[in-house]
Amino acid sequence: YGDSLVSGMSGDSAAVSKEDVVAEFRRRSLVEAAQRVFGERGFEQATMEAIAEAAGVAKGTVYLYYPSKQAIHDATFAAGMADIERLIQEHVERATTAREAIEAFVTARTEYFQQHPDFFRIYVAEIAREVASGSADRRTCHVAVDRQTRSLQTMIEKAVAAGDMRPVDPESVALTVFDMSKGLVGRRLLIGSKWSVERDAQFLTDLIWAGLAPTRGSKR
Amino acid sequence: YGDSLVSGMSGDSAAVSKEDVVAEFRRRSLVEAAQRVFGERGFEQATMEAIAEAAGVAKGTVYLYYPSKQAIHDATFAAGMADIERLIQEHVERATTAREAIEAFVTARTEYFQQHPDFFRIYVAEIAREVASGSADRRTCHVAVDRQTRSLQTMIEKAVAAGDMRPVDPESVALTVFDMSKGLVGRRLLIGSKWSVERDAQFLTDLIWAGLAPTRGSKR
Amino acid sequence: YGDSLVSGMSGDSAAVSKEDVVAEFRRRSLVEAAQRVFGERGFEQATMEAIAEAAGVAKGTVYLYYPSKQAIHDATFAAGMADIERLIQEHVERATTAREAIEAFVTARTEYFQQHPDFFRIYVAEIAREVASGSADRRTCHVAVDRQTRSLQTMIEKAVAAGDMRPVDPESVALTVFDMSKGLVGRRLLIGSKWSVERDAQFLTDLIWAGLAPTRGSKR
Amino acid sequence: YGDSLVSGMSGDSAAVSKEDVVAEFRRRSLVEAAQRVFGERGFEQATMEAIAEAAGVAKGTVYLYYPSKQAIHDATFAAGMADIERLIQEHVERATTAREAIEAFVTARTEYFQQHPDFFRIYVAEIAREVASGSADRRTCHVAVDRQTRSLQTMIEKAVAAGDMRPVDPESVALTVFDMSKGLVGRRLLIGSKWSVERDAQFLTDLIWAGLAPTRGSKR
DNA sequence: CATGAATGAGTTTTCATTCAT
DNA sequence: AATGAATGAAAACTCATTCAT
Repeated sequence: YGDSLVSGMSGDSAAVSKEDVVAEFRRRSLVEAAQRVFGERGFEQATMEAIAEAAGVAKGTVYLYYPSKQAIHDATFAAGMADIERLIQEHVERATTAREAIEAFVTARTEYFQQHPDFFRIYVAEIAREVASGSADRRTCHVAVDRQTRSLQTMIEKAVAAGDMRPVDPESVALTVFDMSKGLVGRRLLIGSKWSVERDAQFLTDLIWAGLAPTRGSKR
Repeated sequence: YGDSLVSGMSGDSAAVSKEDVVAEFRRRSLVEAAQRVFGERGFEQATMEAIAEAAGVAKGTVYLYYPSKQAIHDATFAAGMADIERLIQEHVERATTAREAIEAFVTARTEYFQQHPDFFRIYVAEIAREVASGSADRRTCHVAVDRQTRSLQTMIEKAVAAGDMRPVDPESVALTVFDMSKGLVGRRLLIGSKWSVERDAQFLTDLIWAGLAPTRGSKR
Repeated sequence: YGDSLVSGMSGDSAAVSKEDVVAEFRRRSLVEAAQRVFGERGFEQATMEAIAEAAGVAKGTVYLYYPSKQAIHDATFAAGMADIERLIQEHVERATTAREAIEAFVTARTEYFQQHPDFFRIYVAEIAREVASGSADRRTCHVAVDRQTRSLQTMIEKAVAAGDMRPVDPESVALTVFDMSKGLVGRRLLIGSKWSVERDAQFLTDLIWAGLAPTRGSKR
Repeated sequence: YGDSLVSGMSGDSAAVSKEDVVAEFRRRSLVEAAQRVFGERGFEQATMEAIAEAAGVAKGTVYLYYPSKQAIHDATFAAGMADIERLIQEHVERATTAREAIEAFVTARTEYFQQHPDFFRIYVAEIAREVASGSADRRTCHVAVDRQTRSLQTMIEKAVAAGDMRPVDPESVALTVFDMSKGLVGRRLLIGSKWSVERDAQFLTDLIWAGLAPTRGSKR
């Protein structure tokens, strides 16, 4: 009935001490604070002082949990990425058709970013930074993109094989949908939109699906 | 009189003195140098020293032409934006059908960015920065995007009106194509691609066009 | 009466409670740990954290026994000084002639330092520090040097009086022997030596003694 | 008749521009200021701020001439070492007998240190630091000591060969004289002395010479 | 007593900007 | 106009010291 709630006495092994809980709480607070600050000011303009203040602790405390500004930025970025990957995964796996998968993918990304604009800014800035550093961890980026698009790509592959979709390159499609959803959110944050998020997302889904639908009569 | 290109009388007004020419040359050199430096290091990591050196002048000289680091960055950004706007304009206006317009738009943006990766980095970083600053010059961004998509949007409007295209929202389509081309270049710079630029651009055009083509028999 | 070593009544005064023993043990551990850490890193680079870890206690614990970093450093320095003073005292007092006294003095200092290089480093650094602080506790230093050289000086005085030695200034001689032994160890630690410690110490003794021996025939 | 004074017009080559002069002046001022500050507070307690202030410039200016605190410290140390090496060289080379050489050596070192107590403090602290760092540039130290004692050692070798001195190990003697002179100054700075520098230096010379003089009748 | 998380003063270093030459 | 030496504000990071548990 919820292990953490029953407990009784805290056994020595596998126990989650109060220190661990406090430490975990701190790390979470710090990442949240960092997300706000990095989101608002960008990596360079963000100061450890500001992050500390946003988290309600002193400057030195941040260093007890993250060894450097870069480290807390990385943690913040990684946390958001993990979140969105999980969300996409869940949404897309629930889909039964390719159209549903695309819709789920677009919706998941769009809404997550829309609801976490700070993380979106961090995300975009990190992309910009990595684009700039010619020698970037291409591997890291590739993997990150791959993790997000894999499930979608798989659905598209199946749809193409089943003839439910024109014979397109699944990877290109998945990546394009990936780009479009990012572009949509960016544009909405930057210059706004006359439509609601849902409507904009729906537009993308419709457009892409219309472009992918099997040529009439091509199936069978 | 000598240097003056505009001729007529060497009056104060329309005359182009040697000083003006030198000044113009300096400004151009500086912006080109700045584009390289900002492109390679990003705004914060770029130093005035590096820009001056890249332009072959002393640090103080930069300040004779641009009052601040931000100013030369803005000029660099503006110069690139003007370039790409002109290019898009030219390409799209040459098109006679909506499909050609889309193709021209995608090709123009993709190739320009591909050929000017330094500017692309500046562009992306600037977007990131503006997304971050809640109080951004929404106006500026809106106008910039608008200038690029206007011609395309007009073509689409006509196509829709003529029934050469499904009855979609022309603005949404134009903006989506806009997003896709940026996304494509970004992705290519970040994680590469197994296809050539031309092929990737063609893919986008095909996909979007397939999604926009009029429902068979809908025309007339 | 249990832990009490001094016995008598377990009154407040002369009694040694278990707490006292533990406290004494802690203080000793801490000073030993501090000697290692200060010796290896120097005062400024040494951290309370490192000292605590070396002593096997938590950082805060150090403050239960010593009120500040300076305090534990002083205690460490004082402990080493007391050690070497006692050692010199013992050696020199055992000597019956001035030559033996010099030999004992040189040997005692040289070997103690050689066997406690960490303390030697602390010693040298402390000298450097005190030389630097113009307002230093001249008194403290004077006393420390004095305590070490007193017995030697006394022996030399007697020797001079007895005509077993040239009529030199005993204090100058004692201080010079003092300097030489420090210099020898420092040089050995810094750049090594082609001889053994014993041989190097013997060389000093011989040299100084040769310089002090009474003019032949001067006695009586 | 003093090239730098005649000059006339400043030719292009080999010319010493005004900038060079100013730069050289700055470097000298900075090293002098640094010598004072490092001498008074030691390396760690010295701040760049204090050095800058002592040199009458702003903090950033120091970095135009020396890239780091360590760098200016090294320069300061090296400058002093070069000075004293030159001085010793000059004094000792002027000597014609071993006794004169020893006297010159002791006097040169003693007086230089006595007149430059700040450098002496830096010197001692540097020794302390290098003794502490087990992995120190033994080579550097060895070379530094060697450069100072070489000329003296050579004189002693000759004296021994000529029978003007007991058959002692010249290196050990030279190093011992080296240690003694340092010890003397250190002691004087630390606890003072009842004699004048000259008298103390003379005492050392006499003592060491007495210890080295050839055994009566040993020559021939 | 012992602990170690939290604090924040203090230091080095960078670099946009100024200004005398 | 051009220069580049000088400036000093700002920021990351360290660590002695405190104090609630």
